[in-house]
Amino acid sequence: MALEHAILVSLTERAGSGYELARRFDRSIGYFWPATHQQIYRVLRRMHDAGWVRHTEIAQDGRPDKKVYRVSAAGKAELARWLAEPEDPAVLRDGLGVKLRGASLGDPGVVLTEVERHRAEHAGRLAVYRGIQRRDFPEPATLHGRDLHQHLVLRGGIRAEESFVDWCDEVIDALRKDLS
Amino acid sequence: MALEHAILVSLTERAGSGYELARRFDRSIGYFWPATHQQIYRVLRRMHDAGWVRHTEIAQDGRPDKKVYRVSAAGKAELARWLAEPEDPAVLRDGLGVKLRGASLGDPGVVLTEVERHRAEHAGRLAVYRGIQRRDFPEPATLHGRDLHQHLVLRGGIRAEESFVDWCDEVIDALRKDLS
DNA sequence: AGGTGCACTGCAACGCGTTGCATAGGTAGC
DNA sequence: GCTACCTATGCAACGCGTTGCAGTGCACCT
Repeated sequence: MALEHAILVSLTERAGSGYELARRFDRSIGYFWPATHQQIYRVLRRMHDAGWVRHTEIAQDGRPDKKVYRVSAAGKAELARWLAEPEDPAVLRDGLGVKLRGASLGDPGVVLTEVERHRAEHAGRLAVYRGIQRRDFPEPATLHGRDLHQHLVLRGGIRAEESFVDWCDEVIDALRKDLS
Repeated sequence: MALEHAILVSLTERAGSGYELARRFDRSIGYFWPATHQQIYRVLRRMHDAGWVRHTEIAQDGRPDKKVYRVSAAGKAELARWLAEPEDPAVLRDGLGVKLRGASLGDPGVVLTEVERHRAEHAGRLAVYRGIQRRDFPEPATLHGRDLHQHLVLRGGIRAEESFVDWCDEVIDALRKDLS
């Protein structure tokens, strides 16, 4: 998996400029593959050199010109190739786990506060995802094709955040009991 | 969060060589912060230069010499400092989500197979974690301090893998229905 | 009049993570 | 006897991700 392919997916759905792509990554697709505008500009250039995308310069008044990118036939072929290729399952990677594991080497009370903070952050994300679900997928049972796939991805985000929040609650509860 | 701190936690629990650390990262702590021996050797050197660890060379017969590392006072101070510092909540990052989102741009049947493969991988990890739980923490209710923290981290891994497997089942079910 | 924020592109530098390779003796299986 | 894997350390190179910075012009608030 590379950022290239996430961009190809997003650009195939809708053409757009680097800036617009960065905004999209801040919402939807970036919930599962975050990227900054720097990465996106750099990769778009590379993809252009490889012939996977084409751009048309669009002059705007009151705003800087923008380059709207579109996926070429070669880009579509590359996307199909990548989709058929096996992908390495992702690994967990969360510094909070390391902190918790080392809690007794510092102040466990501070680590407890930290877990509470993370819980709040993840609960916030969960609320955002649920909001999107209510707004964009009010009737999940009727979905097919692309809409179904998008909804399933969102479901993945919801499940991951739910389970993280539940874990935080378990940790908070256990740490409080241990500290008292 | 940096690899330095994960190593400090591991080395404080028990001194060890770079190679031994790499083995530990393959098990326990690496389930939440993976690292290869290359990273570990490189970072150990940096930590040594910074005075966070000291090593003693140990000659062995039939085997290469090894350097056993120990955390210095400065290293313990750095660990305490980092533990008290707030940590950015981790973000989800899984190429499978991108693939699912783009499934209709390729062959959705192949993506379904891919989800089944990932499910098997995560179910395997889950089984490993549950095995560790049964073996090392048969009576979770009695735990305190360091053991409690370790068990809670393991619980996090179990919850994450459980929820991922459940999500895969939801996706597999939905994709099958949509394809038939 | 000044500050902040948004839209839009981009460069430069650094560090983390990955991959391939090298060395070297010991053990185990075919 | 050959292959393969384990212990043990390390170099070199590449690419991805992050951070800081730069420039331009409009809109909005104070």
